[in-house]
Amino acid sequence: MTAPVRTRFAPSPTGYMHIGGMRTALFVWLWARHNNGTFILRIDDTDQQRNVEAALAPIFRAFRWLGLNWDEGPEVGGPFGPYYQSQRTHLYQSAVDKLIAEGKAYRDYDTPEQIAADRASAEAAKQQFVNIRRSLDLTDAQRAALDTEGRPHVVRFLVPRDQKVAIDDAVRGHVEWDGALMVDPVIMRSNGTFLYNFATVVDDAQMQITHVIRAEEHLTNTAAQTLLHQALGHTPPVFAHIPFITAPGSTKKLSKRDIDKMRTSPQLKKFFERADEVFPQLGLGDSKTLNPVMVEYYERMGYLPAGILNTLSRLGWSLDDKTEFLSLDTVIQNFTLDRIVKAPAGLDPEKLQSYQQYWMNQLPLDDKIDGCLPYLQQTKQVPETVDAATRIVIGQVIAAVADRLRVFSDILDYKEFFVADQDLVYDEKGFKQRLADATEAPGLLRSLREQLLTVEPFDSATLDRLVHTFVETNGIKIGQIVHALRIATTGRTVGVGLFDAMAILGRDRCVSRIDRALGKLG
RNA sequence: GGCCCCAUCGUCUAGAGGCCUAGGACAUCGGAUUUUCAGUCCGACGACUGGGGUUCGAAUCCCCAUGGGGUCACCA
Repeated sequence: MTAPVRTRFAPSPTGYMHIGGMRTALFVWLWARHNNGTFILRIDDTDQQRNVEAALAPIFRAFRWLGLNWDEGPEVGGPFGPYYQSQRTHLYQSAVDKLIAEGKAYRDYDTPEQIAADRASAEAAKQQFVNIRRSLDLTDAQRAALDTEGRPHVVRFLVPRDQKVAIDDAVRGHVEWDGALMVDPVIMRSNGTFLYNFATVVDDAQMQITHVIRAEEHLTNTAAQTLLHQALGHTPPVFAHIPFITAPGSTKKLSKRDIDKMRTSPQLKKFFERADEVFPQLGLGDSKTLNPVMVEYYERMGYLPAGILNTLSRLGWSLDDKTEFLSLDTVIQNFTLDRIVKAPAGLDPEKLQSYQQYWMNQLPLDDKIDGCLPYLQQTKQVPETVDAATRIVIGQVIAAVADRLRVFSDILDYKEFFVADQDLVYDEKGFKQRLADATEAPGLLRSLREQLLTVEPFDSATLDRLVHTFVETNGIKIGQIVHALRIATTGRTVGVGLFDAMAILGRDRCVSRIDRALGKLG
C-alpha cells in the first residue's frame, strides 16, 4: 500500500508566468492527476516586499486558462495551510529550534567579510571552499556576550561531513554527493527570516509531499535538502528533476533576461513581430509588455489551451514513437516519470504552431466564433452585443478563412469583411499593379460589374461559374480579371477564396466597392 | 575552477543488445492541386560526438576523452 501521491508547484510572485515554469507545473500536475493524487500550489514569497497579490494574479490566470486546477493552495485552502510561505514562519522557527537543540544546526557569528576572506584564501590555495566552523567552538558565555554586543548571526545547518548523500532520482537515477565538500547552508538569515532551501523542506514534509518534481537547476540543492529532511526526522520525498527548456536555437536555459536576443532570433522573430501587430490593436501594449516567454502572450494572442498543453507535454516527454497530437486526458492517462527525457529541450515555435493549428482545426465553428468574437469587439469591428445576423456573418467569414485561422487573433487580418465600403483600405502596390497599371483590367471589371448586378443567386458557386464563363466569352485568362476583382472588392491581394469573399460581402457591397475602386482610377 | 547533470536528423523525439540498411513529427527542398495566400497530397534531404572495451552481435552496457549545461548567496 503506497501513500496517495501529493505533488506541489511552488512559484514565487514574479508578476508573470514563465512558459518554462508552466511546463514544469504541467508535469507536476500531470503526475498528481495520473495517480488520482493531490496537486498543491504553494507560494514561495519568503523574501517579499512586493505586492504579492498583483504579482500572483498572472500566475493564477495562467493555471486557470490552461485548466490546471489545484486541490490545495491559495483561494481554495486545504488541510495543510496556510499556503503562503510568508505565513508559515512559525513552522520554520520551531524546526530551526529543534535542529539547534539537537546540535544539528548552529548559530554562526562569522561576518560576511570573514567568510569572503575564507573563500578567497581557499581559492588562492586552489582548495575547494567549505566554511570554517569557528562558531562551533564558542561557549555559551561567549555566545551570550556576542549577543549582548549586538553581533548578528545566521543559523547554519551542520552538514555531516563524514557522509555521502544519495538520492534515487525518478528521472536521473542514482545521484550522490560528498558531504565533505559541502558548505553548511544558511537556513536562517541574520534578520530572522528563512531561506528557500530550508522552508521548502519544512513545507514539503509538513504538506506530506510524496514527489518533488522540479526543474533540473535544483538538483544541486537536493543534497542539502535531503540531509535536512533526514535531520528533521522525515523520509525525503521522491525527487524527479526534469530538464529545463532552452531558448530556441540555444542550449541555454530559456530566460526572460535574454529576451532581447530572442527578439532577433530567426525562430522567435515572427512571434515578436506578430505581437507588435496584434497587441496594440487590443490595447495590450506590444512585444515589450507581452512576449513569448510569458504564458499570457499565448492566451492574449488567441492560442488554444490544447495547443499549448500539447506543445508543453511533448517537450521532454513522449507517449511513443509516433503520437504527436495528444489531448490532456490522453496525457494524464499515459504520463509517467520514466518517460521523461533527460536532456534539455528547446522550445520550437514552428512546432508549437503546428500543434496549435491541429487543435484549432478540431474546433467546431461555433467555438471558433466565440474565440474570435472578443477580438472583433475589442477592435470595434462588431458591436459589444452581437445580433444573430452578425454572428452568422462572422461564422461565414471564419468558415471561409478556414485553416488560415491558426490563432483567434488571426481574425484581425480580415477586416475587409467588417469595414464599411467607403472606409475600405486598398493595398497600394496591389491596386497599382492589378488595376491602375493593368490596361485591360478596368474595362473588364466594368463589364463584369454589369453581370454582377443581375446574377442569381449571389453565392460562391454561381459567381465562380459566372467568372469562368466571362473569361471564356472574352477570350482572356482568368488571371486578368480575378486579381482586379479581388483588389477591388477586398482591397487586398491575398485572402480567402475570392468567390467566398464576394458571396459573404453580398451583391450591393461588391458592386459598391467595385465602383469606388473604378472611381479612384479617375 | 570544484561538484553535479546531459549527449540520436537543423529542432522535438522513438529506440531499454539482434525487429535499426535507425522510426515518427516540425522545419527545409522538390512535385501535384489552385484566382491569391494558406492548406492538402506525394516525394526528397537529413542523425547515433570520438576512442577504447564487454559481447557471436552495441545507438543501446562499461571506461576514458570531447562538447554542452546546471550549480557553487544571509536569491528562489
